[in-house]
Amino acid sequence: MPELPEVETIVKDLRKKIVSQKIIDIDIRLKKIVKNKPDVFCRILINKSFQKIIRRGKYIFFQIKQEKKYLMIHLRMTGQLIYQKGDKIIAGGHSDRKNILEFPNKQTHIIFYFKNGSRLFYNDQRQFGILKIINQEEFNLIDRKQGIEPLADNFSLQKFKELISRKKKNIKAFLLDQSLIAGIGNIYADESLFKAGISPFRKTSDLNEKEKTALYKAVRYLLKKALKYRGTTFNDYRDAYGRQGNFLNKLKIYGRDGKKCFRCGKEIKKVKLAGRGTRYCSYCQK
DNA sequence: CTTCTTGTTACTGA
DNA sequence: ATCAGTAACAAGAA
Repeated sequence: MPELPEVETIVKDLRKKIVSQKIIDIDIRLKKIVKNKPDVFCRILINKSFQKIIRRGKYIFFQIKQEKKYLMIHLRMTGQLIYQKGDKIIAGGHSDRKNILEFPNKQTHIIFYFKNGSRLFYNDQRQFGILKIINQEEFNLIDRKQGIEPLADNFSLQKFKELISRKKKNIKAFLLDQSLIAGIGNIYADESLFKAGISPFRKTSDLNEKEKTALYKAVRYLLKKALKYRGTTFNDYRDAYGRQGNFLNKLKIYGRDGKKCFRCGKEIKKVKLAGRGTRYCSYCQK
């Protein structure tokens, strides 16, 4: 599940590799991923380059040079953007055979070919991701609908308290709401609540000042740390080089239902909340 | 075979 | 207006 740390990792990698590289061809193998007509999509991008790559929440925007347009990509659950230069067809670098990825494979739905011989593969097991060429207006619309960037300098404790105090909704739903805070998904929502010692069943309006502060700190701490570790590979996530993230074994609660809580030793429970699987420790989270 | 998984949107009903 | 819950999307794992 690419959330903010995973998307940011990919964006940082791609900035180094494909900015200013001329696109010479595009292979659309699965049409439904691309939300423009294929010929329009190709006509706009071929013989152009990207001058800037922007992340906003879980969205990626590739600004097309000398056009007031962007290539927008959302990876949803299982989308991957993997860059390979030259003739290389193997990514990964792991000795473990299972982790070696060869491209294109049956999950490769779009391929961008660059003039320098490098390629960018869009892979997506569940095929829910989106690629779309959008104009400035559409960009602005999506930008406006996204909430505050949780790692931005201007996201102060004060602002978090204002935001959370305005709402009367379940705390887990609050954290997952992209129009309030952009970029948190199921993994970092559960991890943040565990770190802050807050039960996922609580309401935003019921949290006291101390709890709000703890949650603010937990969110920032976890997103920063996960970014430092280049994200969490639970199943499908890979960085732009096809490598796994290194945050999986730092997780304290996500995916650990049925196992013992690292803090108190009691069994971690799982419920469905805000439409999502939610793991929590009933002893450590009140 | 069924059930579960996830991000987002759309929809219903309270 | 605000919020909770669910279906839908797809394919694979258990």
